[in-house]
Amino acid sequence: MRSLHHPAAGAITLEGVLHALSDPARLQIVRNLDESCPRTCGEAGCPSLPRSTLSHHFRILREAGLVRSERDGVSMRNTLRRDELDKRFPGLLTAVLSQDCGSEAD
Amino acid sequence: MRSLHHPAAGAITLEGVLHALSDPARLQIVRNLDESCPRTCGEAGCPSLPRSTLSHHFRILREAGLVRSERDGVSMRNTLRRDELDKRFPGLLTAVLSQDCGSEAD
DNA sequence: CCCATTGTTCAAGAATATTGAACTATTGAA
DNA sequence: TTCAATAGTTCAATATTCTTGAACAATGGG
Repeated sequence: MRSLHHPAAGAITLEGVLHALSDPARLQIVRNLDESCPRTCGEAGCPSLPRSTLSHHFRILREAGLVRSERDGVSMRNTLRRDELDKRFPGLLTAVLSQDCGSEAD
Repeated sequence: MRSLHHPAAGAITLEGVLHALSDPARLQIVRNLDESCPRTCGEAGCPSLPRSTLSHHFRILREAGLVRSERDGVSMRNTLRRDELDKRFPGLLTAVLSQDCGSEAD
């Protein structure tokens, strides 16, 4: 396995972050990581998704700079790059994650 | 031309908004609409894009609930649905649009 | 009515997403 | 060390979405 790619904080793009967060599964993963990191991919909170799909989603999150993945024995330890993201895009992650993602109301 | 579809404020989804904003051209369009609405598609601020591509991007923005498009003579008047979005997702649009979208720094 | 202007729709190729199957890395046991 | 189990990744095939030239539709002026 070649080492997984993590962009430097300064190389994280707004479009990349928004795209990473624009998928329901990935948004769920980020929400879960935000309240109880670190997690393995299996504990991501998407039990119905195949492993290959989950791996794909984690790659998007990783390459967008949202998540850092480190090997921990047989599994991976995934953590939200909260501090770096807050510094790069102040208030963005908080604004997104604080939204009520449930059903619409009005 | 069948009438263009605009979702009700309550039907706007977070994923849809984030996806709409995750494209550089669309983010640019929204930034421009935010500081000087209304605009025609031609005045969107993406002079290098073909008309069909622009039309596609405006459709994404429209169906995500970000933009309202109304015919005004021979052209369209596009406006940001600021108030509705701020009510549906408080602080979200401000957080996204206030980010420095230029080159990275650290 | 004819035509210029502004967008939309269509269609074909390009790019990205989904997922089963095969493969890799690590750990523990025999 | 060798074998097996576990956790993810990579590959390959299909499906969905994106891009854009060309054709079409709607409006307004002469």
